[in-house]
Amino acid sequence: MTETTSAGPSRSDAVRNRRLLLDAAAEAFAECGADVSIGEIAQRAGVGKGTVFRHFSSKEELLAAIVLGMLDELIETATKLLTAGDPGAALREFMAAGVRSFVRDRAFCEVVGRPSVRHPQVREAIDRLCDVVEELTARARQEGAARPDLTGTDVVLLLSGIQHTAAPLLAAEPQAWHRYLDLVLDGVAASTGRSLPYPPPRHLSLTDLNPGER
Amino acid sequence: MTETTSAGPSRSDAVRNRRLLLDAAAEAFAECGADVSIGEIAQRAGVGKGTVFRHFSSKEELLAAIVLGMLDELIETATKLLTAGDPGAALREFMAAGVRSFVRDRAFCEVVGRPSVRHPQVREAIDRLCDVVEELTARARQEGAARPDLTGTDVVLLLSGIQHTAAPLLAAEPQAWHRYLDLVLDGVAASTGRSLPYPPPRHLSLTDLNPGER
DNA sequence: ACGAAAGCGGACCGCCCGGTCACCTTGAGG
DNA sequence: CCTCAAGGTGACCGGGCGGTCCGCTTTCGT
Repeated sequence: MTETTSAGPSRSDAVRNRRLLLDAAAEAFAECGADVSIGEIAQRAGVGKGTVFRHFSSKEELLAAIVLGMLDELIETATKLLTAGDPGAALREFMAAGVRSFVRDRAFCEVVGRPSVRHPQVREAIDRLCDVVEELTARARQEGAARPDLTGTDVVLLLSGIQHTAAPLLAAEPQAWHRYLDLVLDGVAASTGRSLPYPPPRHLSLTDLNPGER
Repeated sequence: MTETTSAGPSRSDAVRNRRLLLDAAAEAFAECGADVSIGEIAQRAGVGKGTVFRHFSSKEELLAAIVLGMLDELIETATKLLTAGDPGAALREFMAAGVRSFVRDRAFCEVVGRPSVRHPQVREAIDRLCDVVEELTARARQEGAARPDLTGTDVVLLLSGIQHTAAPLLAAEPQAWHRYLDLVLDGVAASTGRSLPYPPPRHLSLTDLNPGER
């Protein structure tokens, strides 16, 4: 979607190093979070520090490239689940995949869960994710598998929350997030008459603009 | 509990500066998180950087002093609620107070939600909190106001999760956490027959020791 | 084979951090 | 009022960071 044959370096060693760099950065960011140093990433990739900045103008760009990839994967997962037979099961399956993504990657949590995301492409990707998840949620709502006032943005936000709930247990119980996903899913499907206060905006990226907007 | 008249400096300017320092640090940590610099804190307190280290041997100690205070407040809140008439309402009220604490203080979130808390006194305080919340939860369970497999540690972990769920909305909708607290409370009270997988340990501090322990 | 352009790398820069220290100020007991 | 220890301070240190730059190496079209 972003590029097919146009962008990227042409020399063979450059494309190889770019691949090495992206892989090493993905691994390092996932393990250590967004604060991992460029030096560490370069070392893991087996290249010099200068090479990192030849391929990516700043650390921010490198991080964005990787986070965008993960967001695209999540969007694709959600899109595929739109055509599933059982909307409630589809929503549950998406949320499990989403939490798994958060649990696997510390930097992903930090970027997506950040109050105001800097990089415009990342913001746009999060909005697209919220859109497709809104469809997923709407189908579940219609079937009564999700409470009537639940939005797609709610669901995306909850993914981050579930991961953070289980985070202190991650080292000892890597699968503990299932426990809190199940608990939240009971809240998501709750059929109490009460409706939730403070409805969130449709898109996360609008949250720090004029709140009166639609 | 920790000290009455024994510790602390004796000279009047020293006790005044200590107070100034604690207040400034609490404010700065709350606003900026645990990564705020010592220089910033000293500036807010109107003292020199050296003074900070005269009163607290390291940044870690200063942070721990403040976090300990907040944990003690939460423990006291929970203890008082133990004698309330309605156990279900008491648990809900505690969770609202807990999430409010997390929302108000960035550094508190970071320390309590950290996978392995360094400072032994903080670990011990978190354990005490889990203990008293376990009692609170047990009373709610007995009344059917909480699902039978919910533990006190679960409740404490959920506080952090709820705050992180609402975090991206915090700037635009400071009260948005109520929405997710209500949703989670529906999950907490859910009366589905299914029980949650992966029961957590009683104490968070045991999570990175031998998991076979009791 | 060759030369130029693209790519590589690590020394280097400026910045900011937590923490230290030697020197100066201040306050309380006599 | 005087003394002196307790307390205050900011220059300073070592270290790590993101980012730059220029001399060297590699690739590739011709």
